[in-house]
Amino acid sequence: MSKQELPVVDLNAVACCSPIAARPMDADQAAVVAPLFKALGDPVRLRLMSMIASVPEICVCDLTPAFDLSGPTISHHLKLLREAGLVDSERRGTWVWYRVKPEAFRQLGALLDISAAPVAAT
Amino acid sequence: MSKQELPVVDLNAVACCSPIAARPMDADQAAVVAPLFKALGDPVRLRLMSMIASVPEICVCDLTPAFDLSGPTISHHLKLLREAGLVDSERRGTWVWYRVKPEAFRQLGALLDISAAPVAAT
DNA sequence: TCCTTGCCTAGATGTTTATCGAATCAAGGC
DNA sequence: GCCTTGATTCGATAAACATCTAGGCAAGGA
Repeated sequence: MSKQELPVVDLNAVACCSPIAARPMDADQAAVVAPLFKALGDPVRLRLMSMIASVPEICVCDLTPAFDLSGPTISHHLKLLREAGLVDSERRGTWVWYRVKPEAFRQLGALLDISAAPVAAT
Repeated sequence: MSKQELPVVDLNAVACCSPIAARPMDADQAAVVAPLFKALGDPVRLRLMSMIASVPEICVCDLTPAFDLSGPTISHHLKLLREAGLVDSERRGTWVWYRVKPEAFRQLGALLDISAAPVAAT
């Protein structure tokens, strides 16, 4: 399971998109980008993402105890983050380690570049 | 309805938060920030947001025809964007105009600042 | 005053999602 | 080979959500 996930998002397709505020996004772009935001739109996943992004890598065994949730539930949320292309996992021996995928992260930041907006921001 | 919405997000609370990658986000922060991402996590709302952010202001009558959806559905999505604190609306005569709230937008961008990450990005 | 147009609210419905417990798989130690 | 520990998958369930139609309110023109 570590290397190749099945439905992972196409990062090149994401890379194609200009900032949200630069021009009206068409339906195809929106369909590609929205799942990235959706993945971060849950408090549990946002915390997981933050915990993973705050260190070079982290073991699931260190993520799970930070929540009042069952193992399967954490595993489910991690799967969604993987499928969104935001993180990567690798099994090493007994444990599974998670790492952020900086490309996807960068793309999201670029999309929210407000300096691209047509009005100077109040 | 234009000026004061009821459950609008507290932007100061958002402003308090450091980038996702800077340190593990606590549950309270996540509960405040996740709804912002969630609001952008739907393709329709993402396009609406993009259309609104691409111009100084825009009338609902110019938003609705861009979608294959009923008026009430668009209205529903606009309400969610308002409640997330991402946009603002104002009735002027017959029409209702929407505008982006740059503060919220800026906060989201700041949260995704990857330069705060502990690892230099592969 | 009544009608029309623009937008929103209310209520209903089918789908998606967050969560759990049970079962399964993968690695390592006995 | 068998057991233990770590993590995922499976199946079920309750809550949340996207969408629609019907109805209502606000503003402006006849």
